[in-house]
Amino acid sequence: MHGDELEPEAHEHSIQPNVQMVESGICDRAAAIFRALGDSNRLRLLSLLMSRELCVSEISGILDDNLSAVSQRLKLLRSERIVVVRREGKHMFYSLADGHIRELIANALAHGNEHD
Amino acid sequence: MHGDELEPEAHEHSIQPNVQMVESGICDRAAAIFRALGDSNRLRLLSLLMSRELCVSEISGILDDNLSAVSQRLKLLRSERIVVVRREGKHMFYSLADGHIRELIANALAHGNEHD
DNA sequence: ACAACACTTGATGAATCAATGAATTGTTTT
DNA sequence: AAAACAATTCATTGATTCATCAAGTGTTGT
Repeated sequence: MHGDELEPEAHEHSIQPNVQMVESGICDRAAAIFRALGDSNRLRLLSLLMSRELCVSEISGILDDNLSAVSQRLKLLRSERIVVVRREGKHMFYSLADGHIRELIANALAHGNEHD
Repeated sequence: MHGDELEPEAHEHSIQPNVQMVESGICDRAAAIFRALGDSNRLRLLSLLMSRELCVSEISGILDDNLSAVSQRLKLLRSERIVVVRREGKHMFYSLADGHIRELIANALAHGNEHD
């Protein structure tokens, strides 16, 4: 055998060719969004908001979960600007922040659906 | 003022109309993928694989990070079937598992790019 | 003003996650 | 077979995350 013809001088740990570096801040921001979406309870909650805006007690009722827990999840999602909130009297109505987020969730649910 | 005309009898915590429930298992799976993508180091790694397949030491070299750490991240990503691996001699070449994942990452990086 | 309702915040503890370095496995080269 | 190289696994430790429940804020109705 005559050595590795894989990628000429590809293992020098020098600057790699043909590899596009993504700016670090962008990865950080994108990862933060994924992290916020990466929890079953939060994602279940968000999947409800795919239908329409809902107030906290509605969500709590539908998911049959602690109202405080729901509120905390919403707070986290708000901090990542995944949901937005609107007050109407005593009620706080939450909805998905934008189409981008909506698409991301739809895409992931579709993927989770077809695979296994 | 004459009470809330928001949504007639919307706060009875009964079965909510107009809200589509997503199957629990699908949310779990989708959340697991998001969780795996929800880490800056892993996402940076994956952003490299957007360009082309790479072996562990290449990735470690480009990211200037501990080889063991890179290998562990890849193991996790493999366990979620986000990346696939192929052996070639001493080298293990990693690449993105499918177009769905690729799209998800591209989408998120685009979002992270335009916003703030 | 006071009670009731809708929600948020704070504090605590349990569980999960991730970085590190040492030891190990697998492959190729000599 | 031994040395060199590529990558993985293991164990430890520190950090982060999540649920729970009590206490607090803001709004409305009487």
